[in-house]
Amino acid sequence: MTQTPPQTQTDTYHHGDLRRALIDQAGKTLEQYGAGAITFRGLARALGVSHAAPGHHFSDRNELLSELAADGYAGLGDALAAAMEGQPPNTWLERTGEAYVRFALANPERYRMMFASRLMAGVCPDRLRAESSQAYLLLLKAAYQKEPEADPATYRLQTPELAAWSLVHGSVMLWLDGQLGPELDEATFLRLTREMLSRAFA
Amino acid sequence: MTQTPPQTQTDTYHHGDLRRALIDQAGKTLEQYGAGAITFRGLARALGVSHAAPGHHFSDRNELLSELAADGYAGLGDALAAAMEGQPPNTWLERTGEAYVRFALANPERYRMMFASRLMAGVCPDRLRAESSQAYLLLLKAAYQKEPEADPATYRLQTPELAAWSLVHGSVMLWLDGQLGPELDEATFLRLTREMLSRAFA
DNA sequence: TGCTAATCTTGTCAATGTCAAGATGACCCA
DNA sequence: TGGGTCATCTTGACATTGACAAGATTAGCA
Repeated sequence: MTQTPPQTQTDTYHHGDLRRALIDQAGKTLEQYGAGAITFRGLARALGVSHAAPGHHFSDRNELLSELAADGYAGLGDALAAAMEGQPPNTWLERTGEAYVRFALANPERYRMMFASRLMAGVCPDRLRAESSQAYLLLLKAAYQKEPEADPATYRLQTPELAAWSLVHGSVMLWLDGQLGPELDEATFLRLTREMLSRAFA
Repeated sequence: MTQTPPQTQTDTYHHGDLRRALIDQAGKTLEQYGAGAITFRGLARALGVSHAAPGHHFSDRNELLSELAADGYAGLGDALAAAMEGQPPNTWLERTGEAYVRFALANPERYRMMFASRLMAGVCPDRLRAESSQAYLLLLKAAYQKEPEADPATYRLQTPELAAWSLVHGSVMLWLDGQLGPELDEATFLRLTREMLSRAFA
């Protein structure tokens, strides 16, 4: 797409790439004020466009949130892939586990949204499904220390990868929700998670 | 509380126990249509009272949701206690783990709300804090196969109970969010969870 | 019986998502 | 170069919601 060059946003009737700008602005709002603070009208105000403009790029508020979630899965996938890149396979599980937790702690609201959006959007949008499957494949790769042979749609879930995923996802969610108490600092939490993973797969 | 006897709800100016009725109705709406469908005005319509009546019993929508969450923790606590009642301590972890998962699967939206409400309500209401601490104590009891000695506020989280809690919470959340794929049925999921717990604490 | 406080109603307001109809201008083709 | 077409955006409107204020109703108690 040949777009207009970067410019101040309000000096033209056409915005340039409003869809992208909406997603970016929503991302900022997400981490700063939480998902509940994301509104079509608020985003429109922040970008200097009319209140109904967002509705032309997302059929629904949920569609915008799904896009944020899909971006989250993409970022998580990148982090997981980077953690394994060029490293010996027998360290993949440990490395991806840590990368997973670090991603969640660095993007708490985003992470929460990734796991809240499936049911919010009654039917899961294609891109969200694709990005999350991609990230899931990387988890399988780390758990089995090789490229998964079957495609994720037909893959049958087994105990080991469910345990690994449950451990990191569960501990992260408990942490994000404040269930582990305010006195547990981030460094200690990371250490505990490492210990859990290494003990469970010793 | 001496209340008026059961009666049709709209035949008196005073409802009798509107607060209780609101919580009950919200609970039904919760499991049937999800948390997003709970509105003050909707509940008021369902109970035949004016649209502002709920506002006199809950300062806030979040206060009502917190009450639902607190009820959830109370129910979970009962289920966990019942699972250990009269059983040998070396089976507590396994029994409470299964009871925990069964509770979550039987009350999916309630369970989700229990873990979503802490951050929603900026400051955690007293009753919610109390009920969740109570349930947490039972988890500690099961993990250590004896009554916890310290009070939960000063208790220092250790790897074993974090692992146990993370395993069940994580797998349950993944299941509830549909992340484990539509072809994984409930019975298989329960079996996998049992396997995970027994392997992790063999 | 009458007072007081809890409980509920009516009326209102601002904010939001969503839709419809019209304005604007980017792009393409003759 | 000029005109048409269609995506993009604006304006206007509507129903729904949470929240608040002021007044009506009634329970409970002195």
